[in-house]
Amino acid sequence: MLDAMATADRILDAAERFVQTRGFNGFSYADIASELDVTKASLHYHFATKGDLGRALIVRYREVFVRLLSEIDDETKRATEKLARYVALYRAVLSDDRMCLCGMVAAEYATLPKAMQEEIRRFFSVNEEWLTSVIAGGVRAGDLDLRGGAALDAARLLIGALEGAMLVARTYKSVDRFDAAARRLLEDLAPAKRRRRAS
Amino acid sequence: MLDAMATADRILDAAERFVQTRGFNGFSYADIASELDVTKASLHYHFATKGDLGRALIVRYREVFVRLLSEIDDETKRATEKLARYVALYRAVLSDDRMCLCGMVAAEYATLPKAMQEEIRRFFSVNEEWLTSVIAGGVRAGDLDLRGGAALDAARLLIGALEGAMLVARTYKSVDRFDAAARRLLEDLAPAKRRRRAS
DNA sequence: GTCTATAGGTGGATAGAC
DNA sequence: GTCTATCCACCTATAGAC
Repeated sequence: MLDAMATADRILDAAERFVQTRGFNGFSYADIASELDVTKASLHYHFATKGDLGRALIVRYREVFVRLLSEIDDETKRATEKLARYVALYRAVLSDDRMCLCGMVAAEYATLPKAMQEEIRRFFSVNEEWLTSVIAGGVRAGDLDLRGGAALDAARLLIGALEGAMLVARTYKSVDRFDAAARRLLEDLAPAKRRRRAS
Repeated sequence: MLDAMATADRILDAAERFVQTRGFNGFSYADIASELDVTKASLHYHFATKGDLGRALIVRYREVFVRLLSEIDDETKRATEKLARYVALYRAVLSDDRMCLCGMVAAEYATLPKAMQEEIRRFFSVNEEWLTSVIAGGVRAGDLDLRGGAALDAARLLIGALEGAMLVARTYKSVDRFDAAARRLLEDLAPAKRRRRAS
């Protein structure tokens, strides 16, 4: 049972990397089997269908992400710090030559089973809610300025822009491109008093 | 010869829609053959390999895009108008339930032949150059304000953010989400004097 | 839980008739 | 240019031994 958990996790780890680099339609059970030195049949014991595996991947990815957002909440107070930490989560993924798992499968959305589609939306919704709350708090504290816009819209822009920045930056193998985009995004949320350049 | 051209274009049209909705790894020659009521062998006469087809798709998409950018240059003068028209190009694609072709294949980048990868980057580079020029012009004319940032960085953010906004909006079947993101992006480029809300 | 073996289907691609 | 027919590699998935 303990071993079963461990094996399932090793499968998820390998599959996750494949999805984040090649897409859900860009790898096969054979690819995972080859990497883990097990047979395809063995994988089917843990995840009966590829759709089951895909769903498990997204659920786990979201749960880990939620935990990281909690850590940010525990360890930081100012909205500007929280946002910087949030951006750093994306950056770490890109630095590992990966795309966000959910951004990747969002591209393949139309080809995926409904169970996967629902989990993908849940990932974005969870991010949206957290960011909206952080941004609204930052505005109240005077650390952020929405200039008339809604916190929800700012949150949605941030998610989409970070996903898109990763998407394009990956084709240039350039984390710098991501960094430049993230810097501008955060600066655009800074209050007007006196804008400072992020290092 | 004229018929050959027409057939090749019909193939490209069908394939383009498949790539923009399902991804390059999400459709097959059989899908196109079925839609056009021809055989797979016939498709291979026009595009020997799927990689050839993919490359032709990206090249055509970019050429059409460049032509549209020229039209914008011909028909508008102010940078704000040009940017609004630019955003409208993306919006039209999303309204047709499609993802940007190059944003889609950017996700699958690692699985694609080099010839396709090069053309994808060229698409982004062309967009970057045009946008950088438009933004720099807008700043000189006082229609835009970069608040200390570089026009190139603003251009890159805009491309990535629009691609990402499409990517996420598609999973919610919501053009509104794209519109809200685009509005914020354009507002963030507006001069500080007095910010007005885009309708 | 993992294996061998295989089913049943689809992938891209080719040969050769018309 | 389009067809029929076919190749072979690969896909997801299952049956049944160990």
